[in-house]
Amino acid sequence: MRPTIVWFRRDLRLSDNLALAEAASLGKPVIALYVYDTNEEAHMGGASQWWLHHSLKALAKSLQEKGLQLVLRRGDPLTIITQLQQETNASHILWGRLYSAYERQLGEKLKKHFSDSDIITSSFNNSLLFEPWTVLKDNEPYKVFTPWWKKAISGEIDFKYTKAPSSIKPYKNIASDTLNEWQLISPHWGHKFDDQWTPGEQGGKKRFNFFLHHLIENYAKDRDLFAKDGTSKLSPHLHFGEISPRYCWQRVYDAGYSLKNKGAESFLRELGWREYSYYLLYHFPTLPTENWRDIYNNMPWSQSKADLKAWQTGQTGIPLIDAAMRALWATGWMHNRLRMGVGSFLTKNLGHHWKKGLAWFDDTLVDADEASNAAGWQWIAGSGADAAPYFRIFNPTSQSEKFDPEGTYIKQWVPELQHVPAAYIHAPWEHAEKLKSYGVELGKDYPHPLVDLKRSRQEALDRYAEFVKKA
DNA sequence: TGGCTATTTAT
DNA sequence: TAAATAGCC
Repeated sequence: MRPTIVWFRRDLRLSDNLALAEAASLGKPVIALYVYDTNEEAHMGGASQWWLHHSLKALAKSLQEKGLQLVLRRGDPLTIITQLQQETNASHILWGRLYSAYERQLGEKLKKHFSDSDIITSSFNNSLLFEPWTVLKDNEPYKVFTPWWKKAISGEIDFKYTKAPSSIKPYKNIASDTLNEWQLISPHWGHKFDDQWTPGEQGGKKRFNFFLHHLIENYAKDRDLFAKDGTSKLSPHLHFGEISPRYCWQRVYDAGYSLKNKGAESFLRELGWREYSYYLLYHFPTLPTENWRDIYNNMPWSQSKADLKAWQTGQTGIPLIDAAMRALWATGWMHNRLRMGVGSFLTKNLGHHWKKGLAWFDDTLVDADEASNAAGWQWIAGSGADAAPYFRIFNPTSQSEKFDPEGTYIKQWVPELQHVPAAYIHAPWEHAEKLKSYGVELGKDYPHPLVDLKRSRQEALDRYAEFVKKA
């Protein structure tokens, strides 16, 4: 019997995987394929590659339990899928729907390639709640989150997720690479995440259950407190498709919550922000590379390599910024509010182009996501889809005082300051003399601030205002 | 999903 | 006189 090829991409799971469910329902032997895309994934950052390695390992294991082999191939996806189809005479090629310009192109090419044959190619929505083309205003995409969100959730919401297929007919053994030969894990620092995360569908569900039972109730407040484990931390699981947003949504409702609960609403809204990033990427395919608002196209940006390095390594002399950047390097993850904070600092106070920040996040985040990363950086740089544009500039000192009042988070990641009292820790440069009695000499034990916050803020406002005026 | 500052309002 | 609000960037 002719087999079905299921091409896994960012849907590395068995349940709520519509492509896999469809394959199982056809009753034909199934080939589970993962292609390491050398056009694209070779540029993935080390943290994401680490995650991908473990996620594939977990997927292979889950498939194994169903008697299926995960076929690993490396190269250009279209070439590989075409070859595999010829090798096996497959009758169906099914995959999770793709939303970036490159991915959509892959899907279209694949469909076109087989359009004159009897081979059925079909894509499924495995990663979003809403299809981006279904939520429009006067046939145009929404340009601001809140009206889009209101519209999106105003319709009928039926996010039932599908259970993992109970039985899938396996196809006979076919040649596969081994995961180890792909060498996704850097020998130098690749194991630093081993004890911090559990990639894979089971790890994602476990974290979700923890979130649902312990965190969702107070999520609206706790998610901003940096020292607390108050966020869902589901971003890498969602990015690699180890759990789906539909699954999250339905489980929240099954547990008796809804958009009417504060914590649940806040969480579902965050799923909404992820969703809106994909929405923007779909409607504006150049989002990762071009200013969404083009009025800033000719703005001059800082070329200071030293400033960029200080930001990347957490040596700016602004405790909250340094804590966040060091935490990112050590854990592969950062709070959303801190992503906004360090992004605001880099693009506004230091005057660096958002692409510099985006590139660093791509390199270091375990959840590095083309849609969320691009939408987020453009949003904070003021060139993105936002009702309030350039003048949204975060003050790291007041953010620190508001959301880490005791300085616990700062002390965790900036141990130089561990004996400094809360009153001085948020803006140590204002208390240089007093710090000495707590073992900190500025410029020696901890850097002087890279910039004056007030002045660099004003300079950013002036810089941006000039280009708004010109437009 | 900001912040600053002047102004008004509640004690 | 502190807290809430408005208007601006």
